[in-house]
Parts: sequence; C-alpha cells; structure tokens
Amino acid sequence: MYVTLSTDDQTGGAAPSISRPCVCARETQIRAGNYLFYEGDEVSWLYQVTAGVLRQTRLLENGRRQVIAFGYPGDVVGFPANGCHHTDCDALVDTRLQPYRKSLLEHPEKDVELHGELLQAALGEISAMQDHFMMLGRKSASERVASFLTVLAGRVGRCHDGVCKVDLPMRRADIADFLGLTTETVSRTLTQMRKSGIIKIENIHSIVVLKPAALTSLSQGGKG
Amino acid sequence: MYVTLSTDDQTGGAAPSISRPCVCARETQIRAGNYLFYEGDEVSWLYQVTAGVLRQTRLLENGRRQVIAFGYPGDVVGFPANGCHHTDCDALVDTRLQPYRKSLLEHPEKDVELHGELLQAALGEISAMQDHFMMLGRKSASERVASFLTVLAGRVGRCHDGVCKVDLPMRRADIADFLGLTTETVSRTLTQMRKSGIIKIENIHSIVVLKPAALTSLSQGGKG
DNA sequence: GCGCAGCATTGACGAATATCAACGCGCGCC
DNA sequence: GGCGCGCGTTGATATTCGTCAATGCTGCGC
Repeated sequence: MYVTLSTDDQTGGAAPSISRPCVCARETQIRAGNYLFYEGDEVSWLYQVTAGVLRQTRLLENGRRQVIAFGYPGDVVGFPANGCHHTDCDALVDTRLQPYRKSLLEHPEKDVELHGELLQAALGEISAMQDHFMMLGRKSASERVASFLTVLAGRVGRCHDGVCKVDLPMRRADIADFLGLTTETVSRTLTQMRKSGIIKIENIHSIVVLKPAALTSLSQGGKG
Repeated sequence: MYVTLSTDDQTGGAAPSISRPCVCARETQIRAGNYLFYEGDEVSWLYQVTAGVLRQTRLLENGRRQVIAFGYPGDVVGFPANGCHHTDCDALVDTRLQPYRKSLLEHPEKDVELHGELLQAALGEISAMQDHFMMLGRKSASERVASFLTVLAGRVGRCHDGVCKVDLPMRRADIADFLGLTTETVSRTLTQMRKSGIIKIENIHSIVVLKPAALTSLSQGGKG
C-alpha cells in the first residue's frame, strides 16, 4: 500500500483479488513478526495478501530506514529485480498469502490470464509509487499523516454513522519511516489532530476518524 | 531515471536496449519542449528513449510539482495504469524514441521476447523507484544533490583523467522538483560543492565532477 | 503486585531548509 | 547596442521538523 491520494479517487480502492487462487500453490500463512523474505534473496514466488498486513523495508548503510510499503489485502509483494528481492518483508500481524510462482511472470504462456493480472498489479504499483513520490517530496508532515490515515480509512476502515475506525497494526516508527518523518513528529501530528477533534485515539493501535472531510482537506493542504 | 545509488552498484547502469527495434513502429523523434503525452491520456504506446532526455512530471492541485523521473537513453516511459498515463511527459532536448504498442504488454503471444523485455523494464522501474523513496524520505539536501550528480555521471558522464563531465539539460527547478527541494537549495548546494572543489560549474547546463570519490562519499552521508 | 522493557508522548531547543527579496547574468529581440 | 525576460544565485529571515531528554503508559514475567 502506498499513499496514493488524488482528487478523483479518494477511496483508495483495494486491488481486486486475482482470480484463480489455486494455480500455483495453496494459500499459506505467516505469523506476526516473521519474515517472508529478505533483501537479496532470490525470488521464487510472488505473494498476494489475502488477509493481514505486511511491511516492506529497506535499510541504508548508516541505519536509516525506509518503509517502502505496507502490504494490505489485495496487494502483491515480491516483484523481482534481477531475480532478487530488494526489500525485507515481514508480517505485522498474522497474515494469509496466495503465492504465485515467479515463472508465471517470465513465461506468460503457462497461464496467460494470471500472468496478465500479475502484470497489471505491477503496473498499478508503478502508478501508486509515483503518487507516493509526490507525498515524500512535496507534502508537509500533517499532510502526510492525514493522507496516510485517509487512504487507510478508505481501504480498511470500518465506517458507520459518518465516522471511520482504523486499526494501525504498525508502530509509530513504521509510520514515520513510511512517510519520511520521525516518530516524534508523527506522534505530535496525531495529538494535534486529536486536539482539533478530527480523530480520536482509542488506543495506540486504533484510531477513529471523527471528521473524514476535515482529514481529507488536511491531506490536501487545507487547514483541516 | 531515478536516483538509485547503492553501495555495490555505483555505476547506475543504463538498461540494455531492447533488442528488436522494428517490431512495432519506426524510431520517432520529438523536439525539445514538446509533449509526448499528458496525464490522463489513454496509453497506446510505450516508448524507449534512444537519444535525448525526457521529463515526467505530476502536478498537485495547489501548483506543487513533482518531477517523477527523467527519461534517459535505455529508459522506458509510458507504463499505463488503468489504461491511462499518470504523468505529463515532455522532452528537455530533441529526443529519439522507439515506440512499442501497449498491446504488447497485454498480449504476450504477439511477441513473447519483446513482451518479456518490457516486463523486465517495468520490474526494474519498481526497484529503482523503491531506492528513490529512500532518497526522498531519508536523505539530506547535499546527499540528494550528490546522489543525483553521481548517478548522472555514471549514466551519461563523459569521463577521462579522473574527472567526469555531465550535462544538465534540465533547469534547477526540475532538479529541485525531482529531489524534493527548492531551486534555491539546489543552487546553494551546488555552489558549496564548487567552493569545496568537488565540482566545477562550467555553465548552467554543464558541470564537471572533479572529485568523483568525494561526491560519492557525500551522497552516502559522508562529509565529502 | 512489582518492576522492567518497549513504545509513545511531550517539551525545549537547534539545525536544516523553505520563503521572501534583491540582484546578476545571458540571450534573444527590437 | 540596449532592453527586457527568464533563470540562477545570493542573502536575510522564518518555519518546520529533527534531536535530545524526560516522562508516561502498557503489558508481561517473576
């Protein structure tokens, strides 16, 4: 999942599930905290998340870290470059995965339809990442956090009566490393949103969006 | 082109040219300043740059701009998402392009080999963009500018006697919007590198890297 | 129940970078 | 040749966000 907000698509929109679940392997599971793959590992499988949340990270020599993406249901992770994974990937919560053989990418004739769907997932990822560039390069801290919450609410929020409950299975540090901020800034920004009545922080891992419109406005540079 | 510096790959490495130039259309040309496509246009063709430089940009409602990538020889631009382009793309200088039909992506059977090469280009782009995230999210201004120059020098620098001449066909504002900075900061950073003897600014559109090692060091967080 | 460990929050402060403004330089055009 | 325009550079100042440090909260093991 990247933060890909645009004016005409505020729903976030989970990718539709790839259609044929049993071509390559049975759905599998990975426990919270375990790694699916590491940077440098040879790619044998791609995975589509069917339930749970993954975290993809990349490290810089001096310890700086970037969370590349979170993997929510519908997302496909593990696209290879030169045959290798280029991020670490672990599970934030128990997660269910549909594996697809990497060879499906290289040999479309094995299953043209499935190949096409993986390709579409890759193309969608490129587009989403381009949007995310805009955020990392050009948005302020509060715009970033608001964008993040808005997208998350659209994808996995449980909404009723005009409010929307969102789980945050990741730590503040993960959000910070995803948005190019520090944990302190993320924390302060959330506090500020809480104080202005836009969100309610039920507990560390669960927030409620009380004013979705204000949050969206904030995410686009409005005053909230 | 993204800024994708890693410790073990400092060459940048232009993508190898896709092998069969005449499957879909003859090489074409676009003049400096002209647009190849606009955001929202329906995608009919992908293009591989064979000579020249493209610029891909995305705009935010309030005028903020992000340069998504520069297109240097070897790069493929125009990957669709939902059938549409999601950036504007224009030429910084006269540019030669090899077009490929979009249908090559969707119908691998038309030319399996070429399809595979386009797919590899897309996968390579994902990986490169992930590296670029790290830069936008986690690097300082001088690290960004140094990274940018290092990658450019590796890809299109004319090197001899330990120095490396690099053309910068784009304006300072383009560099800034690509790196998530302002023109002033880019300018100041270049000036500082000039004063410390790392580069020489021959003219606005041409710089010489006098100390490549120092530049690389700067790009990775060293003092230069 | 107590204490500890790991996060999260809050506050004070400082540094990096943006912003605003002035000036300069080069180039094309009249 | 002179003028004006676009872009780049430089300087002064403002602002945002990061850094450092203290405190608080929660869950877990003993």
